[in-house]
Amino acid sequence: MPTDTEAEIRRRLGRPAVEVAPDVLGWRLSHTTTDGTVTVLLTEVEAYEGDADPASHAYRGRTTRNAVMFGPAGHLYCYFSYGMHWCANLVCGPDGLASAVLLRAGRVVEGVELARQRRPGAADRDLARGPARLTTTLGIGRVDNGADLLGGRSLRLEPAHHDAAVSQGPRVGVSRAADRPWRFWLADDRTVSPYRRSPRADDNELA
DNA sequence: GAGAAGATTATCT
DNA sequence: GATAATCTTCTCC
Repeated sequence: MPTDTEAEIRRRLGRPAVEVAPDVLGWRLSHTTTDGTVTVLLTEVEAYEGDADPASHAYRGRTTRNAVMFGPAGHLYCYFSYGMHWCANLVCGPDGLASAVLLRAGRVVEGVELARQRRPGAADRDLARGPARLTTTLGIGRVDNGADLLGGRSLRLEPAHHDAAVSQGPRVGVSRAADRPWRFWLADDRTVSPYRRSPRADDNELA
């Protein structure tokens, strides 16, 4: 396969999240710090389609928190959740549209030793099995919000080919639009997180 | 300015 | 399966 240019990658990411999400499965995300480098192969993602998606942070318009989602594709949107967790999104779609792909799980393919230090006691398959676990393993946090994943220094996203089948299903933990099948994962991969429906989902389906 | 909810995880029964 | 931990952000009064 020919090497993808940065412009080509940005073009692929400039499409709607629902199209980008299955496309980026198998891609590699690396984070280099003074401690070293950890690389994860993405095995599970979810699409969030901006102001057309009641489950998206951007549903009610642009705010200080979600501003990065409205920016150009190829950047990282990090948000703090449940008072203790950081979750990472790959911003996609055209500039001005708040589309993003939540990185839900991955398999550590480089820097396993450093990953184990960051998640003491966790089994290798659990190192990045879940959105908050993935950011912990990669060492991603507040300072990485808005980082450029293609031209940046510490964070780098690289396309990669894979032969696995892709499965599709409803998103995890969302209380609105809970049945939209916008979650994608590599079939039979043991690093994919277990599905849990939000306890509030049914309340909102009735509303 | 107060209150509620949340794209979660670890831990306990 | 149920629940605590923990705090930022947004909504409404």
